Amino acid sequence: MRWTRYFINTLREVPADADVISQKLMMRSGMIRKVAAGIYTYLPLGLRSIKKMEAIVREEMNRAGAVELLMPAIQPAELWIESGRWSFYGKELLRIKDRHERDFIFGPTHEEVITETVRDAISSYRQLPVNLYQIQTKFRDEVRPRFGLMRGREFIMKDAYSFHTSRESLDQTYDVMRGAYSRIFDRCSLDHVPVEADTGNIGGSASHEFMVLAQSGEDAVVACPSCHYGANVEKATSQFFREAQESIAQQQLREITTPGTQTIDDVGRFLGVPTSELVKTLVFRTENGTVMVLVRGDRQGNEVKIKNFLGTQTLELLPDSEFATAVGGPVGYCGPVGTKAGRVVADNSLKGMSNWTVGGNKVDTHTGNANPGRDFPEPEYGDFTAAEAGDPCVRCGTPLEIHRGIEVGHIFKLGTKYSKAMNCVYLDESSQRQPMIMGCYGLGIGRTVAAAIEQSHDNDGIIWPVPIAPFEVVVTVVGREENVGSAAEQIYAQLVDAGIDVLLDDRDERPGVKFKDADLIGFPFRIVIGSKSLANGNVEWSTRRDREKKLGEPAAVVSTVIEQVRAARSV
RNA sequence: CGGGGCAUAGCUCAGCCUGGUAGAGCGCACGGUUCGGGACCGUGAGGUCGGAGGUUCAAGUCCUCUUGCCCCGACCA
Repeated sequence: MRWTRYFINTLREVPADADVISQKLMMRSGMIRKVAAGIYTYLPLGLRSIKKMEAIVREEMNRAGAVELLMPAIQPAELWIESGRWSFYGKELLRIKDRHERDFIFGPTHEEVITETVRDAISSYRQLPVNLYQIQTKFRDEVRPRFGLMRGREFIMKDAYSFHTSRESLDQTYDVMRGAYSRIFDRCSLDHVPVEADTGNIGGSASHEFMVLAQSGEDAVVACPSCHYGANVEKATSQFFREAQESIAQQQLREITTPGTQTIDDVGRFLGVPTSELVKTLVFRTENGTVMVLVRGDRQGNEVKIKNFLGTQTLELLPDSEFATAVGGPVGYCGPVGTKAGRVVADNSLKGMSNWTVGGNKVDTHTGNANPGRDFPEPEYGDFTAAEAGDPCVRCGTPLEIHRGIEVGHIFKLGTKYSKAMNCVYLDESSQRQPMIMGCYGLGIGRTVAAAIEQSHDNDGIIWPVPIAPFEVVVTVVGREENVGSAAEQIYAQLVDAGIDVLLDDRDERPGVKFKDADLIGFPFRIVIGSKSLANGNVEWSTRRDREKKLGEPAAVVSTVIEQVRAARSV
């Protein structure tokens, strides 16, 4: 491809609404263009990377035994009513009506359609398992789209769904898919880590997220440097609390006046004790009433863990205005002693601790030496706090690390949630109807490409991993002399013949402009044909990563570059 | 959904407080000088100032409403 006949518009200035590096670089290099909030055009350059990413995913899915199909982007409401998610999914689900006023949705995911498809096609255990995937444009009406392709509303996703007659069969496919995911991200040279994750609204028994480690990641992941335990902080458990705490003699309950101490830090400062020796009270509203959650003062409550423990559909912090009636204590001074809250639970870190300092359910008052079982009913204990860096690993005790990560893939063991709701059954060996056991496997195509940029760039632009670079090589013409042009054409033709994705920069531009553009777009290899070196029979080549210029005869440079591109394709 | 901000040329922005001829840089076109890391000089094209209504002799500027976009938070396969 020749630059002058291609469609590239690079920007010298950073578009005002770009907020992460990958988005800035993709917009500046002319890969994407924003059309509306969270909605982008993939320009030719961007589309090439997307297509390469898709090709890698296809190869690995096929290798893993998955079979490709393509489901509609628009789905009828009936399917979602049947699964129960029509009323449950909320505003993120883009609902639309056709000319007959019939309800449809723009699919954010395809469990319903695939379940219906398999339900109709498969009736016997002999036909299972199956594993079907598609690469489809999806739409989720995110409240706040941002970060370009990393969190768009319209986005391209690979999603796969597997159907089984047994847990063992599901486990097997799950492991194969997990391996396929690792291969995919390895092939893109992405520094990634699979972590245990919460299953969220999708439901199911087990789940892993594939996180690409990057500063700008929206998720925090906990990783153990020695035993490879990894988990989303929403899921991660640690054992930070003191084990077998020595039991200290229970002392007499007392009221402490603590004026103007609404936060736990205030209380600690006022009393002159570390916050780890205080008890923090969080109050939530759920569909089953008010719940009081007690955690150690220096710890953050984790709503996902709390919600999972309580088994409720909704969980939100109680509005200040409802404290008086629902809890019986003012904001900032709530505590378990004599509370009106229906249910009180406490974090494991408080188990065995005596003489708690808690809110006194009265303005400017705390209660000291409160003891569960004596001064208030013994609470239920559970894991309600987020793991923190330095906490001992739950498996091996090594201090945990916390990293930022971009969720590029998420796989679930769904179980029978959808097959039961939608009557997706088969007949087993004894002619019994059984719900199929399902797994589902998502992978964000655009997000993965963006993640690659987040992880691999410098001040001048993108540094593409070869497998997803829009072009592998740029041939830069420097100088107008006849022989320079013809030498470049020759080299270009040789690379094309060798099946290399090469762009010939044949623009009538100054060298500086061409070099800046090449760095910005991030071609992994660059060959420069300039009049000076050509006079000595040489051309120059370099990689984007180190930009070290090397001279050589044209034929030798061409064969070296071809060799290196081929080697880099199959990392 | 709460709080805040922005909307003027293809892009980045000034002008608004204090109403009176629509601006700059980049990009683009043309001419010239340049030509190995985003050159320089000259000329030029390009704008319903997001939209609607109002105040006024006069509105990019003041007021009201509205739409879009961005940020913080909450939310989130």
